[in-house]
Amino acid sequence: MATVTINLPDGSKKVFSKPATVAEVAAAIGKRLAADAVAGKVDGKLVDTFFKIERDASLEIITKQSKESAEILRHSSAHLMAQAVARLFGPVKLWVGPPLLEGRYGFYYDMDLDHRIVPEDFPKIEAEMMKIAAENLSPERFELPVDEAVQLAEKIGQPYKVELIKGFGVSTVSFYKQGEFTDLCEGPHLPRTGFVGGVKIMNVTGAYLHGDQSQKMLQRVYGCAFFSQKELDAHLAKWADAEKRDHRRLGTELDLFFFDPIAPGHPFFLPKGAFLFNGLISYMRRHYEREGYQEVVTPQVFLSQLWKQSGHYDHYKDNMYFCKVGDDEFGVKPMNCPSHALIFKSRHRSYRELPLRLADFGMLHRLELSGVVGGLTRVRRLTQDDAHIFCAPEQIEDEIANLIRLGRKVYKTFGMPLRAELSTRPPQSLGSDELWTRAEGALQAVLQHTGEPFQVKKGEGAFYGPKIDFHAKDALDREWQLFTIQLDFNLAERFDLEYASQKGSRERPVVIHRAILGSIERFLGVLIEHTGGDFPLWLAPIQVRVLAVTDKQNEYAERIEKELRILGIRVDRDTSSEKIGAKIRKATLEKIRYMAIVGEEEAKAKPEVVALRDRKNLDKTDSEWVSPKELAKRILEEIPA
RNA sequence: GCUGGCGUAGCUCAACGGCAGAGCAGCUGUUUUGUAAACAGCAGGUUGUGAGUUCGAAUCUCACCGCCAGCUCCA
Repeated sequence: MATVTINLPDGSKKVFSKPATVAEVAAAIGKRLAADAVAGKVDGKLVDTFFKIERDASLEIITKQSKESAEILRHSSAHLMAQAVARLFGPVKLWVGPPLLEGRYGFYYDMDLDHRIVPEDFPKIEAEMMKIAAENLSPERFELPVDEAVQLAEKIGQPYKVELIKGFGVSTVSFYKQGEFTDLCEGPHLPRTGFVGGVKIMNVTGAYLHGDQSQKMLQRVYGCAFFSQKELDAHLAKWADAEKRDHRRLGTELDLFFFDPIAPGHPFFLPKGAFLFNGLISYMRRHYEREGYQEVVTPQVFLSQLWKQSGHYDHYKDNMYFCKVGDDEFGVKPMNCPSHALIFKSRHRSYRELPLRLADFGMLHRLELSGVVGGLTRVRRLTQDDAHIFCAPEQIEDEIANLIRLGRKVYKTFGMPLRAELSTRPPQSLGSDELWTRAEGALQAVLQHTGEPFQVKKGEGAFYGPKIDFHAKDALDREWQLFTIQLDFNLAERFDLEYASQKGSRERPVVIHRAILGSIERFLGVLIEHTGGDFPLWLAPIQVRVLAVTDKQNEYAERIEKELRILGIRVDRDTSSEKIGAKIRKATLEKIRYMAIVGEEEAKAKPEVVALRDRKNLDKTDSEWVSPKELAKRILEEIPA
């Protein structure tokens, strides 16, 4: 038998006289590695530690520390949970149980069982899972041809697995068996159940089979698992912290906004929330001035005829608000594009005007399903930082490049990294092959040119054009889809938009829909959670609070407040009859950045000063004396251009 | 829209078939305070809405509305 040469990631090689398992290779490298190995990656494919490498290959040992180990741990934990549930509550019919790599849950398993799982069951399930972990079972893998696999699944009472097997369209499938529990699975799995060191069952909800509400509802049990209890505790602490940053909670605590059942999905912005809302719009406007956008203001309500022409009446009617006045039916706008098409069409357009960039902060109404509205992230009344760029096909590339540059600049200001996804032509689409090829090529070329990695989502584009979606990562590593660029070959067609080319011929423009923050409401919700309510100074509704130590300084405090306000600072004051400690506590809870404390000493000083307390610098015990002018200067210097 | 859970004072929660209560916030008074909570008093409610069961309902039943967790959707 020929030897087997294993290439390791560090460039070294191990030669074996006969096929070796991943575990054997790990053992040959070192004891520690062998103990820590949870899986292997053979020629880029994840396999179990007992996988036998038959021929020359590259191998990476996946340990507890490897990025890939989380997926394996979580997947194995889903099996562990199913086994525990089967032990506790009798026969369980299983559907699917995938690992989840983002968010607070680590995995779920969809199951069908007679017992209805309630939160009181969670500790029991956790205990049973840890019992199985303590049994330290080693999963065995075996493969069966489809017909035998179906027989086995039927024998072990797993009708949903029969359906899965038949749906795969392959000739053989694999199973894993640990103790009394056998499950259809591709793997890989942890070498032993003992690798699971800490588990938490977190939630149980209903989930329809095939996501179809006419079908049976299964119980979806969510949990998370770690190699150690310590990591589990850290994870739970992190998400407990996330709850404190929930924008709905901070919205109430910081007096930013509220909701009333009288208008579900329609936020009421309080003065401070409205300040943030308008601040974000002003921030985008400042960019627009430099980027050659022209802002327009457009109607709210249109005769349904417009929506018939735009196609919304056929495709989006269920999400629109309509009203009847006399014999006429009107629809409230859910999008700005038709208005902008009408503006383009309002007179003859020349190639000299292109690219024509029309920005619009108009308010949009979308009748979202009652089950999906929630907080600021999904509202029924929204304002996008919307714009439509009408351009010639050969201008697409430049426009997209500019947009990406602008978008990156904006997100850098907020400290959120971006990740791009390019969605290409779906099976059902509108527009010529030539146009699609050209547009997709342009988008791809621009993305490549920026040099940053991007994923291609094949066939996920809109029917009217390809798009680039950006995912922004917040301070808790959660991703949000906010910034989007969509090409549209349909709008110009439907509204018969044309411009006169240099040669005098009539040409169709291409339309680019784009929103950088997305919707202001949603972005604000995300920003509240990203910052925990501690907004960047340039956007904070209150930048300074003047605190009087005693009533005797109230007048002085008022004078300082006025002076700061004249210097362009957003300032208020606390001249209540509380002790200074209480005022500081109040300002701290309101997350006000600068506290300008004025007592007897400050009031006596010439020229006038305040004792400054900076929340960014809380360790500093002795507060520093600064003049109002100096304070204002510092604040204004901190504001980005 | 579907499934499940939950709606008590502005906020956080208690009372769980028998007189609706506390803390914080608010108001009034006292206190004049030096770096994260001074003290006292007052006020605050048709217990989401509407029916029903009961001698009696915040509590049990039903319907509706809203919120939350998911599913689905997200031109």
